[in-house]
Amino acid sequence: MKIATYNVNGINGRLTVLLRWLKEDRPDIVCLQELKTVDERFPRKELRRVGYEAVWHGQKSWNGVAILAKGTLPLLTRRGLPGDPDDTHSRYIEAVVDGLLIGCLYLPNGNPAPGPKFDYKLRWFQRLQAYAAELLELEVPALLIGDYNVMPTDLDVYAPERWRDDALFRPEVRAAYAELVGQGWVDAVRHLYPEERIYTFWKYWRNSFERDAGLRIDHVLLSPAVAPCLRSASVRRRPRGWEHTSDHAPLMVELDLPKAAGQ
DNA sequence: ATGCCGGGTGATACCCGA
Repeated sequence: MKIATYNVNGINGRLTVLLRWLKEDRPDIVCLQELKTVDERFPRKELRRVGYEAVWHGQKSWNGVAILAKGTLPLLTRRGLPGDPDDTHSRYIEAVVDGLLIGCLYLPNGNPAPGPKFDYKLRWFQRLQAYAAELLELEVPALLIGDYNVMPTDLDVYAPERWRDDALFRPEVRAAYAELVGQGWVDAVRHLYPEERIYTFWKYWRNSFERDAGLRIDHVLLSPAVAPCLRSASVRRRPRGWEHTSDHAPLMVELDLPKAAGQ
């Protein structure tokens, strides 16, 4: 079972890239972020043509998340993160696929910090922590996957000193991520590669990708019920080198699930 | 070593992302 997360940076503008990558890697489940489109313009037909069913939560111009599943319709369990009825951003969608509870999230960027956007980011993180704790209590195989907009440690930044005051790296945000993981979640990439520099994002300018001046901000967190099934994790760097591509690369994990999972 | 690049909106300059 291959599960991936990919911040596409505009699903319609990057559809060629997305479809090409889906054909190459054939993930079973995909969490997408930054759709940047209203629900009506989600490319359902084009995805179906290459074998994927989908649920999505769009928004005009910004944000937007979706879950794709190969050959099966994800069973939608939630649209929007609980805890604030006034939150209008489309940043969370959740579905069950093959007995796995998949939470797909796009955590706020939070810049500039300090400021109202940074406050929103911290509040959103608190809501995520509260909800993640509820998921753990269910003791089901669950995954919280997406663009967290957090580099958890110095190892996750090409030049930590330059990012100290950034909203993606401030101590409050790293502490929030550590606290979330501390609930009992397993950061798939760090678990398998405790000391390697692994990035999922590179800026468009200054040849960041070619210089490998990147950040690790996309993460796959596994609940204790599914963590023992983790077999591999890898950043799919190839699509990042294509024309008109996203500034993120897909991150993919492979699970070796027992046949009885979810039944 | 900085939104320097890049998309969306809607019409041209600003908002947003990281």
